[in-house]
Amino acid sequence: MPTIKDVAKKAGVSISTASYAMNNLPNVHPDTKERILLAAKELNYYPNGIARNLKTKRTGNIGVFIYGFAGPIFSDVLEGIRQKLQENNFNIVVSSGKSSSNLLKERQVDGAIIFDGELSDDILITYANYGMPLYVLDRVLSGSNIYTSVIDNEGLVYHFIRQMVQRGYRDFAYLSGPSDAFNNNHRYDGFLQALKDEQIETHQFFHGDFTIKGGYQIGLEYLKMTKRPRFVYCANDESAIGFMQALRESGVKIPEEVAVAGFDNIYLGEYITPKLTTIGIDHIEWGKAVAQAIVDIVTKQKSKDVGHPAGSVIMRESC
Amino acid sequence: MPTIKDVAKKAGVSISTASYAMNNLPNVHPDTKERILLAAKELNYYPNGIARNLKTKRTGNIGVFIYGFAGPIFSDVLEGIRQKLQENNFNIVVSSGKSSSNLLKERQVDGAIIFDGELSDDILITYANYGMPLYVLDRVLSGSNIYTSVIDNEGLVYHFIRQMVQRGYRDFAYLSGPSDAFNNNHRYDGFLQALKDEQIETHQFFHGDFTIKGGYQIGLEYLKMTKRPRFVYCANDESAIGFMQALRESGVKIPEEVAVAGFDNIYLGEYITPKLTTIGIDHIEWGKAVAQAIVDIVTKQKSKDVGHPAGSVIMRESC
DNA sequence: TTGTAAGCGTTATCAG
DNA sequence: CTGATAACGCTTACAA
Repeated sequence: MPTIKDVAKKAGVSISTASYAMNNLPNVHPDTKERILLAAKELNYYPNGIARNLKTKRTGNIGVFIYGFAGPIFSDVLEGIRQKLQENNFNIVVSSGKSSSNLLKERQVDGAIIFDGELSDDILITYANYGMPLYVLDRVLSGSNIYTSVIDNEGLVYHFIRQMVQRGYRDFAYLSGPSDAFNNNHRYDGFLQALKDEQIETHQFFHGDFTIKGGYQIGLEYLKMTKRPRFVYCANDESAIGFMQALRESGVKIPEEVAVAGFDNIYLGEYITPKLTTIGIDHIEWGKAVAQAIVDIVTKQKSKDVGHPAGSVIMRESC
Repeated sequence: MPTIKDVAKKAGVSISTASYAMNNLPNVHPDTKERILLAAKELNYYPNGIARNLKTKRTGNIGVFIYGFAGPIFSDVLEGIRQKLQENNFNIVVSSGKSSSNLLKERQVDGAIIFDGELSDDILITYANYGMPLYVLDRVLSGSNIYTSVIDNEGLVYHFIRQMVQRGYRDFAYLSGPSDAFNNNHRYDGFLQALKDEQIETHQFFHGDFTIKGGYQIGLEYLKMTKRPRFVYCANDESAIGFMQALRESGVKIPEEVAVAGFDNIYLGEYITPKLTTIGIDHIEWGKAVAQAIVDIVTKQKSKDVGHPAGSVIMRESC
């Protein structure tokens, strides 16, 4: 594999001149520059990134560290990030599990976007302190070099539930996610606040786990109840889909007998019957905004606040 | 950010001894080793990967280059790859678009798994020639350092269609994907061969594009036909789902009036009505096998052939 | 405009 | 068992 040394030799110049030419520095004579570029092309030369990175202390990589590859929600965020990083000539490096912390510790990235609860606050704070800018999307965390943008779970659910009360629903249940999940807890807060502000004093509570299977189990429980709530708000779409599946199998009519809604606007929601009403985030735009922000931090040390990503209610058939 | 120099100084040893100790080389005295490790811990030292990579000419990263992040099929393959790489102490680095070729050219990976038609044969062959082992999953390509594992599209579809003929279907249509797509063409070959071997001489053909929307359009066309085929085999699940949606909206009964099947076993297929019969690949195992193979190539220069990934018919309700 | 040489943070060779 | 020192491939003062 050719190195800059080979190019320099072939063009009959020193290594530094070759370097200047290939980095388009203005100080090199057009003729020599041409000779060097030609030699590089003939040798099919491409600079060794590792060596360049060591010298410049920049990698041109932005890490995107996610919890796993299975989740359907991330793909659009990733796509938005990819587009924006590409526009800015940064590489996107998506990783998960132990690799994520390795890449961080080994400084193989110039900054990272975090969407992975498995990466502890501690490790994030440590490396941010060493000068690695981090954008955290799955929790609120502060410290030098740490930036946060999270979904406005509370506000979005709050407004949605109040809207549903306006429509006449008063008998609600909340189908929760894991009790230690950031998103779940804030959605529940919004739910509670809405009921409170509407002077609705009671509601039922189901303890779910964010999965379709979990939602299905709760659907079965629901079917056994004598006093069934009229509106079941689910902490995410997957729970809602599992829940609805159980009801559908027993012939319970949605939304005539029970109204259901979720959160996330996953792909699936549009293809089940009845189509799921949900709250959706503009994931592509969110990804783009966060990517642009971290690029600005890396290149200009200037951060602009991303704030909450835009979200809206997607009214379909389930309520 | 501390370097090995700081550790050495703090422990009162030379840089090389510090390096030996931290790499667990057997030649260093237990006491000094302990002192060094302690100093490293106190300084919160972690080796700079870039520098190590430059010296050792190994990065410990395996690239996984995919076409985009939106596709639902890849996630399980990625998860399988992730698990296996982690077991072997390699980092997974997923990328897409321009970043992929950058990471390859800059030698930021020790090898790569390719699932991205946008990466041309040319560039793959060039870097494989420079010693970068590549596992290609989306086409058949040969050359030194290039390995291939593709779905047995032809065989799987062939057997499925013959099975359907045994069930009594004789009037088939093929709803295709893009005519330049590797998977589509091989699936069509299998389809044709099955009809031929069953002495069925005619079939209809719809020109689709692998998307739900495209399938839906063809569903509309289908509804206008006077002589409707009894079995529509779709080149992938998304087409099948779009196709079925159009029929459902017009009240056409599946499978009573038309039987439908697809390929890929996407998540969605299990949640639509009727549930989609399809052909599925064991993506997790495929990912694991390919990851293990490329690790073996990188570490032992020894390649074991992965062959085709396992696939099977998933009989559900649509035929 | 070009070349010399130092240095990025490691590992590895060799001598002590 | 430990320490100088060269080297990996590049960028960048500084000198010529």
